[in-house]
Amino acid sequence: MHICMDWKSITFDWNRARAFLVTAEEGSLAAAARSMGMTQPTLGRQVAALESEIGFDLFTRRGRGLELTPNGIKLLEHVRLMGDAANQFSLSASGKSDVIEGDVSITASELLSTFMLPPMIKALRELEPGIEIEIYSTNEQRDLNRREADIAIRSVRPTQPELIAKRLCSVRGHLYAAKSYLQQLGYPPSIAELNKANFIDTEKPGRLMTLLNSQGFSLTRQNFPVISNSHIVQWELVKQGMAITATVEEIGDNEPLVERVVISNLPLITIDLWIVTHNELRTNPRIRRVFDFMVSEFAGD
Amino acid sequence: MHICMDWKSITFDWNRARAFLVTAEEGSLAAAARSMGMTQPTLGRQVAALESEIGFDLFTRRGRGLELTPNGIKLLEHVRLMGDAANQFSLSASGKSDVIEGDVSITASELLSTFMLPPMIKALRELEPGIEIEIYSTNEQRDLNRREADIAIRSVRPTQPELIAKRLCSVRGHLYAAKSYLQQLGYPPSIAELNKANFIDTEKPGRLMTLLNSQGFSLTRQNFPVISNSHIVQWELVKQGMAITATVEEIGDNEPLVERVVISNLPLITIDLWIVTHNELRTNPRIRRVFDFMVSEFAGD
DNA sequence: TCCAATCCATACAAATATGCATACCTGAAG
DNA sequence: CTTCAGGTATGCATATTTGTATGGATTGGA
Repeated sequence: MHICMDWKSITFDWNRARAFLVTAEEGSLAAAARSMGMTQPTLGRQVAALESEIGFDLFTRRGRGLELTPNGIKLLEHVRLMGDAANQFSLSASGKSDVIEGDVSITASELLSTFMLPPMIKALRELEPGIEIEIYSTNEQRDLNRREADIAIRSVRPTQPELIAKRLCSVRGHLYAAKSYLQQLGYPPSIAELNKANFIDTEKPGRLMTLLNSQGFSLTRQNFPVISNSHIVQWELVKQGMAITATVEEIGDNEPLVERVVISNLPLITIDLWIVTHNELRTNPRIRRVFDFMVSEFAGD
Repeated sequence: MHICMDWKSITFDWNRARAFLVTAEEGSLAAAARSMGMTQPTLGRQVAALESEIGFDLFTRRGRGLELTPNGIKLLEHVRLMGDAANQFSLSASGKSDVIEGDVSITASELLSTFMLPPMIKALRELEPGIEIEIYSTNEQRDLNRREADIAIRSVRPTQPELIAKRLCSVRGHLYAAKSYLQQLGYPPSIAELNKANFIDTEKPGRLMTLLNSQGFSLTRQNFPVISNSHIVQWELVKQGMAITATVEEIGDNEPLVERVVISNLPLITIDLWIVTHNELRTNPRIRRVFDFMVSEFAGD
């Protein structure tokens, strides 16, 4: 501790540094403004004020967006560190609040978000009306460290040590097809008939092809005439008898238009579901409440 | 890089975190306000707003000052990291400015500040009227990492790798006393007579006593009846014939009221002077200008 | 016990920052 | 060449923040 501590270097406007950080990361003032819930002129003036304060430009103004100057690139490293610390501050702070009201955001795959979460959230809201839930439905893995969500439900156990994960349950997956499509193929279809069928995955040489071929199929890219990044779209296509796909029992068995394509006594695949949250959120009562509730709901399956 | 980056945890008001940091470090809103050049109500409201935002108290209000809550202590770690990053940002930023106008702050010991810097600064200002100089006269070592000064002149080489140091010159130190006092002791005084004289240092069992005893003196605490933390005060006492002290030739030889107390042909002590600045400031043109000027001035001695 | 010093909270005026509407610029596509 | 989409800069009314002045509270010492 200093006798007379001097704060010359940190008495600049930290919000201007924040504006610089987000603008640099987002690539334009307008995009930064959108993602922060502010307006473009505000951010523009904050960045301009910072540039004026430090005496040189951080961006070169171009018709389309901004471009970092070499100096801006150097300084960006430092505001990134500020941002990381701010992030940790925010995470830690919300873990120490003892109110059980407020937002909790959950991210899960499209299928989980669409078919499994809604009834659970409904039950939770009846128990805890003070907790508001935000569902990020996405097949991308969101970054809990950046607090893009408070809770994630994933099919892989995260490796980062700052995240805590709990295994929810195992779900069994099978091949499903519309009844109409099965009758078209031959009922029940033989492996030879299935090898001529259409399948759906997110990519052409996808994981489903590899999996099925390891189970005795001999599929090629020709068997995947339609792909979609959205599992919901995939499922709609399956329901309409356009193709076959793999999905979990909880979804496939509850859809009267489709039925299992049985190729063996065993499930095609078994997936472990994990619920994940940030270490710092462990002590946040409302996130804890949602976390524990989700664990108990899935355990009931 | 994320597809859709989310800034939920970063969009809080960073200036409130800054207010929290400085208030916690300084111990009170009033002290924090003083050291930041703001007012106490402003900081009080910023801290209160932050507490309201995160939902719990950071400080317990007490009659005299504030006291961190346990939660506040935890969160302080994170805002400290923000502050460190802000500090680095600021240092790096001023290193990249290419204007040669503005403030440069120099810290040096009281004696150097008083007797050696003024003529040098005068010469510098004539060459570079755009550069304004701020002299921190203190015997404490200021923290260049926190930018309590841009340039320091010290008698020890700093060890931190992020600082750059250059040896200015060696200065020779001798014992000096007022002529009147020497006549009182006996002229020239013998070692036995000097052993009964009064000396001045900053502490009672100080370094000067150790040094002189290693050179044949036999002094005790009784020989240091007056101490002062200020070398200026010490020097005034010496000039008025109250005691003997050690100082450098440049000061002692230029003062007609005093003369050297010669105890050997060699100087009593030889001190290396170093000029130090922060790595990041190496490329700041105006600080560079002052740095180089000081080097050349001292080399002329 | 009283006083002085120090600090925090609040009312109100002034200064500052923000948002909205809009003009302007640039690059890509028809 | 024109249009259009996406972005940046600016004027102006409004909101918010800040500083000043002041009152209230607590501590430490005469």
